[in-house]
Amino acid sequence: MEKLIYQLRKCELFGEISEGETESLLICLEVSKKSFEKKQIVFAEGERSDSFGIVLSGQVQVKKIDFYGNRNILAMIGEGGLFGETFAFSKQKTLPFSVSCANDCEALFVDHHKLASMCAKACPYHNTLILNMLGIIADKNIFLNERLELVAKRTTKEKLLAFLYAESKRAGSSCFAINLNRQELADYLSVERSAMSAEISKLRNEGIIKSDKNNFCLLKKSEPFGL
Amino acid sequence: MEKLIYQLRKCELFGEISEGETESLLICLEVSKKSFEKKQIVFAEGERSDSFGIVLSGQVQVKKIDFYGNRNILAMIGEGGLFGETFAFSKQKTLPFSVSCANDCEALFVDHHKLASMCAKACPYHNTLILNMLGIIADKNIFLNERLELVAKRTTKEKLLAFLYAESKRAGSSCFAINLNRQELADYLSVERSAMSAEISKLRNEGIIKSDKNNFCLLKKSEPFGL
DNA sequence: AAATATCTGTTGGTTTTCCAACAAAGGAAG
DNA sequence: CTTCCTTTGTTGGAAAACCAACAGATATTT
Repeated sequence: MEKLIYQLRKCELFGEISEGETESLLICLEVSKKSFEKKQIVFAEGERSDSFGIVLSGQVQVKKIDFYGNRNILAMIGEGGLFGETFAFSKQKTLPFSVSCANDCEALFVDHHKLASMCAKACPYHNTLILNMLGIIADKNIFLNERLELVAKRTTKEKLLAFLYAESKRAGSSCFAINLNRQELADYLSVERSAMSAEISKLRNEGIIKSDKNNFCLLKKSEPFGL
Repeated sequence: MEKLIYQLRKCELFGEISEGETESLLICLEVSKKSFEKKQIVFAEGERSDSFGIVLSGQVQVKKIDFYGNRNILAMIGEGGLFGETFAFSKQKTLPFSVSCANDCEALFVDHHKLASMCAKACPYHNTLILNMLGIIADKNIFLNERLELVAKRTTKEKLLAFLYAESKRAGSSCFAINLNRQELADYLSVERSAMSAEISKLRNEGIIKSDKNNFCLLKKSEPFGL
């Protein structure tokens, strides 16, 4: 329990709630913790789930394979992140995507009926919990907007540069490592792997980036890279 | 006021709240109503807004022009729909897109501080209002996921068919009209207009669809059209 | 009604992506 | 170390998208 509370400090859902209060909330919510191995499926597409998950360790990927066989990586969720939470508060209850583990990971599952029914009780933290959830979903909304903007770009080059620029910004440095392999990156950008590899080489030859395996450096920092 | 209450019946935000209660809420929230002409800008990109909008009549479009000059239409919001609401509950406060009118329209503006600060008061409808907002944002989240899936498709044909199929489903009929002109549709699908026009002709010649101006019919209903 | 502006479909030429195949590099397992 | 498997980069041909330009249709203005 100690460890769990510690892990949850990264989770916004329990923001503004003390550790002691969090502990009693967890009991009240009857949460359950599960461990998964790399590549294991947490939620399968089309499944109906009564609970959403919180990543405690490792990283999960939200994926969808479309009719034409193209795999799309919709999001990567790291420690403290939520997945499947949208369906706790929407009418739609079947998952339109699958969630699987990028590496060995642990997740905490919360039944959303419990979370919602808490509203009826006069629980002192309930209000904070709901507002936190609102903030999380709102932020995910913004993330999806940015994601949409990225995928809407017309060429592989534009997508790559926009992605690298965003990663650089996130890392706070012009040099950074990414945690996707080439195929995953292609699926994230919705482009073809080999063409993307070729484009990376081209950008390197043109002196726009430096790259070695999963390490990238953006040169020519003055350029806005489309952002 | 009568009319306003009537118009708001389509708005989920006031779901489960009686008309009388809605009326007092509106006063409490100090909402303001504004009218706009076709093509007029409601929110400009980069703006900081303290309020979100509810479409009372007409339709607004959420757009973004990227670095390369491509216009992307992110969403169309009809009567009863909300726009800019995400920023009421997120840390990010500047709008990453602009909102403009597809035709003459009216919108109601709600200051999100007022909505949030109501939480402090013991207002009887506040809880319902917040949960409604949660549902709306969650649904928008799902919409964005679907949108992402659409834009991630690789070819103009796939995008078109997915779009038409979704519209058909929404209309509840294999024949339906769309409220976007060709350029707008292209911007919505993130493709090039002329290529898209050509693709529409091709689909028509192949007997997959029937189309005349903004009216479309999906033939060959047995095909899943990638969905 | 005439003139003007906007929207739509069509068509070449160019660029880019997609696809399939393969070879080199790296890791994991025996 | 060797073998097997996965990942990555490269390349050439096919397909598709992009772009610009234009003409016919439709809408709007004068």
